[in-house]
Amino acid sequence: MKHPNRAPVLVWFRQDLRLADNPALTAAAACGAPVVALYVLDDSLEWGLGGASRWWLHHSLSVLDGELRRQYGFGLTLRRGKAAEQVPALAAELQAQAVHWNRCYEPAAIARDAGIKAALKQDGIVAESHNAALLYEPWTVKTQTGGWFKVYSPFWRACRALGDPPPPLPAPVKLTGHQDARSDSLQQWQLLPTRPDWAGGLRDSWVPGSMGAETLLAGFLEHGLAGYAENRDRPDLPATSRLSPHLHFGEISPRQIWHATRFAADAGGTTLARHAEKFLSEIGWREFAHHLLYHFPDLPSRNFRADFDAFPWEEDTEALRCWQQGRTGYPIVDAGMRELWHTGWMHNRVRMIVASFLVKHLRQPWTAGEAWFWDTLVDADLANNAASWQWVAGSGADAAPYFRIFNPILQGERFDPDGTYVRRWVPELKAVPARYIHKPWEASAAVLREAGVSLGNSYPAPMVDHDAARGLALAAFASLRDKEGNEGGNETAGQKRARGAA
DNA sequence: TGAAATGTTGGGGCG
DNA sequence: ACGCCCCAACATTTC
Repeated sequence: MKHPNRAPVLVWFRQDLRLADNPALTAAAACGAPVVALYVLDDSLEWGLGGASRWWLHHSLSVLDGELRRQYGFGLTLRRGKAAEQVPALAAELQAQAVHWNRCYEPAAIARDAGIKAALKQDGIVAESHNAALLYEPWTVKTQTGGWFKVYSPFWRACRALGDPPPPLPAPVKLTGHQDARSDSLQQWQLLPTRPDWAGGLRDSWVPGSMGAETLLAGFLEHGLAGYAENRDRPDLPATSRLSPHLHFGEISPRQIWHATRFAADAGGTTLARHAEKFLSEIGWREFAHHLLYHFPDLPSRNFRADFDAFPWEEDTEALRCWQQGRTGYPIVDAGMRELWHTGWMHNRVRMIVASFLVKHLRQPWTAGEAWFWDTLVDADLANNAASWQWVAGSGADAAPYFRIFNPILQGERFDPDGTYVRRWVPELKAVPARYIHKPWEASAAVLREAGVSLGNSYPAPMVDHDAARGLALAAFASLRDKEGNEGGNETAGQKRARGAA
């Protein structure tokens, strides 16, 4: 090698806030040139950070900055503004030789990054992007005929057929900082809530950063993996990994999770294999959501199935508010919504229940739920959020059919059998016997009095009747089918059979 | 990664 | 002994 080039290399951090298994950082380290670790806060994006995400981002950046300083002796360079302006400007200002980043897959990010790459290259600066966030990038997974998958199972089968993802990279051993870059202070970005400070529950629930992620993963693999396939649906048990916010911010990579899970399963013999496969298939759903968003960029705002455009939603801000605040009168729904508000997270099974309730019992547009989740979830992720809401609403690819309506009472009894989860998040029902915990309105006056519950006062009466709401939802769905007429290709299997027999 | 309605079956009570 | 009815229990169909 000749004299090393001393022109700095930029590593532009985005949703990859970690040092290990970070290909952009590794590529920069390989140059041997001084490194600038850049993060740009862009408030102009269409899907800007929600409140809970801002809280997480603050702490995640703070942790990453500390890790950089401890391991390499220099910290993050923080800039605010449009990335399309900030990144090329900083590269020019520092006379950088190269910019490395790890790819994002949101439509706006793809367009933005393509523009930045072109601008940098025009300035004679090397611009290189890497894969750090997905096991299988969307353009690498194709159907037999070269199309893209719209159904999960064959998608994930095809992914698996591509082979195991590469093992995770270690953090670079040595990096030299480039000290000349001016940086904002994290405090001045004001990502944390003040007046009121609603983040107390978040602080109690999470340790943002890669260490927090590794602790969760290790704990999950040791205690949660055995039994995961069954217990994952139980919000009353600590049975899930809770890695979703760490994954979203890239504090841990799916490759790291994949290989750690495989290692744990191999060490535990064949009994763990089934559970490991189930857990990895949940990572697969994340991959699938990114795949859908990449190939259908309007996923966050438009029905994947266009026939849903005619759906007769009953927009009602008061009903939406009841749902948001966890006072629908259905204990499992209210428990979920309050867990979300308090911790910035909700158990997956309960997400399905509350989402079904909003879209079907209350007939609010799925985009209203999507927006609320976006603002309140610490794991808010454009692809996962949009794909999941469309899945529940029935408007999505490979979606639950619209007539599949969760019964919040039965779901509660099945997955929170003792009411432990409800009692935790709806303390006013703490003393209600298990028999009535998911349907307090069926308890006698004496039982309610004994439990200190006054329906309609200390806890709301059900805002809708389940049977009636179900009927209205089905009627709304039927109206869609009527509008379509008979020429549509959407007749049910039953109708097909009836027609064939006639 | 549903729930409810409807259909079927088979055991047991009873006239 | 026999047929009839009831009704769980389970299966299938429909929403």
